[in-house]
Amino acid sequence: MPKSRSKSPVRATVRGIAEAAGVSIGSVSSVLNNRHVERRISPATVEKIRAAAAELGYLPNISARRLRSRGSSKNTVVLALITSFEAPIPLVKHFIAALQQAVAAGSDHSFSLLIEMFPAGHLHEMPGLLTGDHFNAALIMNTTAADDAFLTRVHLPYPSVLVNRAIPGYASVVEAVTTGGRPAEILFRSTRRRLAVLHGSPLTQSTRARVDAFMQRSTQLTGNAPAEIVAENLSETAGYEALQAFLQRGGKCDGLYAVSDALALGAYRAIKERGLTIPADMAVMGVGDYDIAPFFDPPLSCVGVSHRELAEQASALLLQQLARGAAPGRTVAVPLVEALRASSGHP
Amino acid sequence: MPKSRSKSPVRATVRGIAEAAGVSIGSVSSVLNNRHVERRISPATVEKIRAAAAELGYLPNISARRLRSRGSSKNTVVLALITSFEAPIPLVKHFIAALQQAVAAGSDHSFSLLIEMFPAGHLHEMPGLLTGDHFNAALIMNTTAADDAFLTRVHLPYPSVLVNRAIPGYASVVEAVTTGGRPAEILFRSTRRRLAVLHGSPLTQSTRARVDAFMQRSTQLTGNAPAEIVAENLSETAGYEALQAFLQRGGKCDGLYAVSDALALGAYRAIKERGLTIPADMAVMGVGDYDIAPFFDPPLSCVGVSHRELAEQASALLLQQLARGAAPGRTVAVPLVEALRASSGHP
DNA sequence: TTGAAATGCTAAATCGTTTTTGCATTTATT
DNA sequence: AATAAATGCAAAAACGATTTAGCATTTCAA
Repeated sequence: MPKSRSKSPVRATVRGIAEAAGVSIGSVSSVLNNRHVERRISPATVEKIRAAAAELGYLPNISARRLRSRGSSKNTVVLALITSFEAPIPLVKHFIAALQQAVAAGSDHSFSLLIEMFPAGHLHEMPGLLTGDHFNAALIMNTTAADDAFLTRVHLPYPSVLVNRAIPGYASVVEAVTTGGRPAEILFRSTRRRLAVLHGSPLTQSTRARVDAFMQRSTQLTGNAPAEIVAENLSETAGYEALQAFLQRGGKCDGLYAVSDALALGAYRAIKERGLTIPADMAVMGVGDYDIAPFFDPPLSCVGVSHRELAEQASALLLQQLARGAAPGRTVAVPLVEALRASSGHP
Repeated sequence: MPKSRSKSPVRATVRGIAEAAGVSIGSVSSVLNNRHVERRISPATVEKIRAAAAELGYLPNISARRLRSRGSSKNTVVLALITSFEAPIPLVKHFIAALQQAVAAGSDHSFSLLIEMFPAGHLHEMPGLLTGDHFNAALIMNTTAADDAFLTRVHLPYPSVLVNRAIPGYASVVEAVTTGGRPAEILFRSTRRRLAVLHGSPLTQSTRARVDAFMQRSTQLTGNAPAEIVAENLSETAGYEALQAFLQRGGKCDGLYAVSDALALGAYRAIKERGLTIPADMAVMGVGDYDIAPFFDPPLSCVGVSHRELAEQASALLLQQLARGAAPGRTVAVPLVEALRASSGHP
């Protein structure tokens, strides 16, 4: 049984309805906007038009409406938040909030916020990305190496800001390069000597940088390269399974650096199930400023950028470009915040 | 010092640039789209036009572009996700995913997803809400009682679906009414007799229903009304402080129902700090299907709807309305999922 | 019966953009 | 020197909608 095509390939317009109902375009518009009383359209005509609209499955063309509309709607600047489906969404929340706030504060125009998501690695298939048909400016995040390579090749014909990755020619906001170094130092100062890092696969540019910095600084301090524990993805379960496997195969470590809060939470469970104590047997460091970190048992120490700060800087950079017209290609490094808690032996 | 007006109140258009540069509109468009080579515009003219565009701070009008564009972009259906700023964003993620997926699967048209956020209680101030100028259909969630009252009064001239609240005349997706009753039964069967419920303030329609159902069923089973512990908001900290205060003032309870995962996490800390054990001294039940619940220490038992399911049903309902043209005003109840874990004395 | 008012609709202008067509010039070819 | 080709740009059409102005026709009032 062939699936019935519910809609004809060509979308109904006021004109189509007008022809179907045998009236003028203006009458159709009046009825469809419930202006038929003040426009003095007869009940019979109203009925004809409504029937035709329903029959054709009419949906107004939003672009045409906005173009024609008088108010601020016509002059709307469209901002896009472009992220892969695999994104840590808690971060997206901050960007939405920051953009809305920045926009509300600073401008005569009205803004719309568009969310565009793409499967990781397939950024290049996103319609409108290269033409600028869909938005006036974009915040791009959570791209993979393949996406970054694509961005390196092309030029986006509108202001854009990259989050947590730097590519020549683009403005970007990144976390300060030392993110991975600090946890190594903190663990070392807490008298840990056998360090390990837990991360997901595949690594994003910024996570790679964190891991590399941790490895390097650890080696420098302890004289040994830390163990690298790779989880399947960034979920709690993946973190749990990866650390469990590590411990079961006799892996030893007394200081762990987990590159996301979810991984850290999974690690906690694996550590406790093994009968080990945090931080006595194993100290744990996390990343970022997630709300739940202080409520881990024991509370999780973290080093990382404030998500709010990251989002605010990115939004500000985007709006600057929008205002100036020019694309400065500037990279802003957001400084680190340290929260030392019980998981690393602090009070 | 008066703040300088960075932009003139009227936005630059191709026409304005054409006048400023002393050329035709077509030439301006050609240059601005980097078509000047194939369109044989002389370098001198290109320069003039670029200068004028920069001078005027030109930003293309996206609506006009999309309207004119040949491809699928013209026929884009615009879907809006309308939520208050105070929303639990993890939920929003599911809606974005579900909408994108539903849309990708079922349709000849292309879709854009707009995010519109409003301060709780101020839905009525949202531009375009009543005119349908901005989108073809909307998913509305996280409204307050004031917003719901507003929605009751007005009629939205486009398909819409309400999430977790039912209002006559609107299609909506809600969790099955028994959400609050089940935790009461589970705690009772786990031999708990002094029950309590922890929730935030103000209550949304759906949370109110959960709390009421819990109170009623608890009273029925134990013969006593459970204690009602009210947190300032829905954060971990608020949950912690509320439960800490309750325990400090001598509140007694051996079975707690926390209406969000964040509140439960805060409660955990308060309980442990008090020297009590979960579930021996106090069993805890949570709500929903948050990823982190199994990784609580001890793992948190939950009763609630799957967020994914809720989002999928809502998206499906919206697309149905979009396809049929008619607004059925149907309410879909999403069934419950139970996850019984150690926090309620289960394995 | 005649002018005025009300009724019911159509035609055309408009929003900002892109693209097609075509008209003058200038340059190149024989 | 005459014709052909290339160059540089302007004018106009089109996208889909809303709104204004106005034209017939009918109804009403005196």
